[in-house]
Amino acid sequence: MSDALHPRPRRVPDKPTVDGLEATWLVRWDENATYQFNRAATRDTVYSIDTPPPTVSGELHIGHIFSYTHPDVIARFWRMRGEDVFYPMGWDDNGLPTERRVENYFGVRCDPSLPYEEGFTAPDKAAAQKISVSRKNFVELCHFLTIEDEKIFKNLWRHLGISIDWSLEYSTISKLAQSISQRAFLEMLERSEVYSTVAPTLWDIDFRTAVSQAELEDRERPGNYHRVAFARADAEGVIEIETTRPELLASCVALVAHPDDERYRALFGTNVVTPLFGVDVPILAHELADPEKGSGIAMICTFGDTTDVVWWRELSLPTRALIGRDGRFLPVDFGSANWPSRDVEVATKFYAQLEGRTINQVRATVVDALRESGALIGDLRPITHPVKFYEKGERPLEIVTSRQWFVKTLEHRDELLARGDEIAWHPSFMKHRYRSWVEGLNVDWNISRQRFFGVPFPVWYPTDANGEVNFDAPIVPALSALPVDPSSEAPPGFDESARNRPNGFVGDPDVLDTWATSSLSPQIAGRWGTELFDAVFPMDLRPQAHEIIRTWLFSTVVRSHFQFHAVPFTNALISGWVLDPDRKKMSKSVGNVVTPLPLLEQHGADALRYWAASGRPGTDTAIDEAQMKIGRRLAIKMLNASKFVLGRLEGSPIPGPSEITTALDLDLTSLLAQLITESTALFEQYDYARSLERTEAFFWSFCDNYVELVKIRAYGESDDLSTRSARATLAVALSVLQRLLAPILPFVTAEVWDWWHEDSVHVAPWPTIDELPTRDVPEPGAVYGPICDVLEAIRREKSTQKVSQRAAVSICAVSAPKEFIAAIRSGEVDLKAAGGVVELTTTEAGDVTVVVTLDAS
RNA sequence: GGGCGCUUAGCUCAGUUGGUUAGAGCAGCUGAUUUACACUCAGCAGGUCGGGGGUUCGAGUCCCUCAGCGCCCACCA
Repeated sequence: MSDALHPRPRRVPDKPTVDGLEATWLVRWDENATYQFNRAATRDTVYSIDTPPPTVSGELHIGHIFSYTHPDVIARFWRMRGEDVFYPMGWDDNGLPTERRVENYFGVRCDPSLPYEEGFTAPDKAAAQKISVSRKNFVELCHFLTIEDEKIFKNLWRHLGISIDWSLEYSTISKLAQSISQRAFLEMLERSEVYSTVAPTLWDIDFRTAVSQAELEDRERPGNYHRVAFARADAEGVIEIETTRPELLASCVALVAHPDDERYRALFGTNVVTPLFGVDVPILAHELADPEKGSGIAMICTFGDTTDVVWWRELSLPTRALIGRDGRFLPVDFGSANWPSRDVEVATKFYAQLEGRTINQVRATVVDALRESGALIGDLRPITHPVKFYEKGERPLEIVTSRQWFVKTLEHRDELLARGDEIAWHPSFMKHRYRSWVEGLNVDWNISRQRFFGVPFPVWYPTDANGEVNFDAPIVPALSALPVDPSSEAPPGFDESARNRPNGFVGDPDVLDTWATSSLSPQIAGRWGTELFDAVFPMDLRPQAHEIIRTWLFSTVVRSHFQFHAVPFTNALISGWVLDPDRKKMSKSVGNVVTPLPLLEQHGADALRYWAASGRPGTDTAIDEAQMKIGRRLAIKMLNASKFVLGRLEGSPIPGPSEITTALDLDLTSLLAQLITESTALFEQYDYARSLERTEAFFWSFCDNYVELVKIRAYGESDDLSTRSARATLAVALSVLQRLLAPILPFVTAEVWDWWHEDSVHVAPWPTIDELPTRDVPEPGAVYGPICDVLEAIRREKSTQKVSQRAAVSICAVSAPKEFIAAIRSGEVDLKAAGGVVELTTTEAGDVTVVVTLDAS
């Protein structure tokens, strides 16, 4: 223990309080740049964290406190271990959530066909009817609102004492992020890891954009089985199918049954005729047809669900698209080769009632017509079945054919699975979620979104003399020109006047999926292309919630695998959910979302962090104000205990560890060594919760037992050896405990450490056993334990007799084994002082018995 | 349909490779009282460890099985 580590106590307040600590320390940390990353650091000394950039368009909720405390605790640990901790903060502000928030907040909607309006200001209050604005105006509003939202989020993070280096702040819509996102895309294009194609795609008809498999969500919805009869084309009789989507009848391209299904085997290769529309379709065989479902033979439409897409692809069926990008029914030409109706006039006339209508409207009309025609057999059979939704959407997804960019994830599935094994998962079982997701991938990752507030695809396409677009030969910008916006900038070699003209170009109108940019968070935070990146990549830690394993975590692995042939991070720390006090998942629709600021105000940051840190990795944790109160109590206890101990150390230099000579004191330091070793190992394993539990228990025992035992002795003359031993022990124990708790309770530990040190506890060295007297102790606690046992017996007797704990004990008679007696004899002075014992007698015996005789007077 | 996790005191949770009478905090109850702390201190009480079966000298801990809760994944006509 050096003098530098434990200088003389100073400025210990008379009445310490946790109130006001946050305001004080937030300012001091800023002034002293306590958490500043060392830009000169190299990879071998860096501990880097790939902080999750939260979606700022959402509400702040208690989950933010919970899940951001965990990596901060880890960051603080490694910083004290002497690592150069790279702990940036990003905001995920691009994408649909922001657009939706802007639409609702300002009462606007984006219409890309409108011209830009200079000096446009949004109305103060959102009108009932949304105002249409140009794309540029819309994007400006998005920028404006995200900046405001980010201030609110930043305030919470700061208030919580998250030890971020704010000079490393980034946002996913920034020029920097756009450049990196576009560069990464272009490099993938160069390596043929992405491709664009026209394909059936999951489509949200409200947001009018494609979505990816990762953004899908099943929701149980009521539906009906409709039994529909198809007349056989060249024979008598009908084939009955069951469908939940009769509105798609006009898009039917085949019926399908299992190849082994005896009922239909003879029919394979023959045709049936669709009711109402009179189109001949074949009966085909495919393994995916389930004989158990419905009538065992299904109607294939283009497209009712993803199984239809599989059948369509594998059976090489034609495409008869019905549903448009807005969810309304498209025009259809029943006379055409693609739609050969036996009775064009009837089909066309009927379809006229459907064109331009919504799905629900068409369903009602078709069902009525089927019933009238006799093709609808029996009653509808109500069912509840899972329907695919966009996770942020309100109506079921449709499948719409459109041109999209895809990342080739499927053909690299095995490599991606192997990358998952390279990551250390905390807790380890979370790896299963990654594995089952990757194993279940069935389409490539669609990264195009037909939206506005995002990173544009940095490509243009040439047009030929007829104005036809050649999508196979995209024109790309120079990397030095990034970021580019192809919708407002011309490609190299062209003038803006050639836009949308024959022998000219068109800009790609789409933006990248928001995950296609946030999956580059290590590159963005680490400023890919600069020396900084080499110092921080691959990241040491990816902290995140489990529900985004399939999105953020997976997509980051994909990007890193393709770009660097490496994992993007070596550890994944997965946090659980915060549940409401009744252990229900919090959700906006249930209305049980808890906002963090009132709790933060009421209990204090350290208290909320204590609650958060008691939630183990991956474990869902209920909001528990009682737990927050305990955290606050611990912080207050730390203030008072520090004040008391430092009070005992005032007046003369603090003795060093070599002066710890008393048996009890040496034993306490042995226990302390055990605590340090254990706590350090736990932190290294990301088990901050268990470390907290052990340290907390030790701290309370230290206060209630050890400090009580030695408080008299520590008062002695400063040249007395046993006094010096007690003071040295108190000092080293307090120092260690303050530091072990610093990652969890940064405010109160900063305060108490400051009472006797020049530098911040948060850059102080993590405690090691080298600070303690060097001893090899077979059984730590061999002295402290027995002494506490006897002390407890004395306290019990006083409690039973309902007298003050200060009451005197005339005789304390202990009979116990030899070692036990030796232990308490070695601490006799302290035991007598703490217990008010006049006389201690000891007898050797097999069992431990303590007889306490209170002083009758 | 496949997979993962959880089930221990009224509540929230520990219980590390199986080892003596199962732990903590909170709540409850009984007390103490003013030289660190009432946001205190001491003490007491409270559990057949979800059910059943098995392995073992010994099971909260390992195996099988069942049940409940939660979650992830799945081609759900």
